[in-house]
Amino acid sequence: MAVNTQFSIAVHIMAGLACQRGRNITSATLAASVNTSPSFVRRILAKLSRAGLVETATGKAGACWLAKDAKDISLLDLYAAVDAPKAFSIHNYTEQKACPVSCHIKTALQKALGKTQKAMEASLAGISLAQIVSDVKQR
Amino acid sequence: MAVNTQFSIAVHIMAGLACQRGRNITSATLAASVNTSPSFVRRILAKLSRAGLVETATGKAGACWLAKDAKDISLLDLYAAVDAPKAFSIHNYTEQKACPVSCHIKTALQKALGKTQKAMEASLAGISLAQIVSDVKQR
DNA sequence: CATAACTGTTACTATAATAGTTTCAGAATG
DNA sequence: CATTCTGAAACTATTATAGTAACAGTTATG
Repeated sequence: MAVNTQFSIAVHIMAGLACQRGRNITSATLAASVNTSPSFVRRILAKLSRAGLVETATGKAGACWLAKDAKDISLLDLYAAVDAPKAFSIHNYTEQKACPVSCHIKTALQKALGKTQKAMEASLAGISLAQIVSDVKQR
Repeated sequence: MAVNTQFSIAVHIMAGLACQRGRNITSATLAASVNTSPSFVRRILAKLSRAGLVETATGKAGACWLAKDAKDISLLDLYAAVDAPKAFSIHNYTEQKACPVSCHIKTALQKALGKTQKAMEASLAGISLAQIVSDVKQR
């Protein structure tokens, strides 16, 4: 577990908020469900808040709730919000002038992997938070 | 640079082999192009060899070469060969019995992310090593 | 108005994946 | 039989991430 799991935690959090809509939920409540510390939850929550996906209240009756309807939030929104790393990363190295592959592979890779990244994001865009919630409730 | 770059290095290596087809290439030559150690190249090369994508010769005139035509090798083949990590990983946590989200989000996520992973792999399957090589040569 | 309870943020530690190196046994060529 | 390669194992260093702790700022409430 050293890969980035913030995305899936974000989905978990948002599904929780969607299920409990209306009630005031604290980071501690969410942390219990995700099984991590409230602080970590808040860190992710802050990103979601900056992205306009959740709203929060500070102060004593502090809480958080969805900023929009679950139907109008896609997994791509969450992916972008938590700023998860790209699916692929290109190795960096100093170009060997004598070698055409070494000089040009990077551009070729960027082109190819950009396409793949787009395909992935399109798939994420097609899944709404509402669908996830419905899946969760069906069980 | 702590994310997995083996995939892009594998593409680099394979593009090199495709460009120099026929010549006998050693891990040291490839390492110079990628700008890493021959040993690291061999580690990746070994995976590609196990996957049937390259063939190697041991002994003094040791070398390696493509096992198939570049047209018949897709980026998905390379992706599978180096056993790159999945695009998403799901956080693991102990289920909170009282919380339906905590209990069922994992299955819902697996379903959704499985779809996304498939989309990504389909995109990779559509790009051949030959295309990469052609991109590299065009510059 | 004082207290309690929350958020937002920063700073820190621990862990785990990965890159990269070193080393050596085994194999084939000349 | 010496040279030079692969294959593989063992090791270190680096870095992203998870996770924790601490605290200032904010607000509801008695």
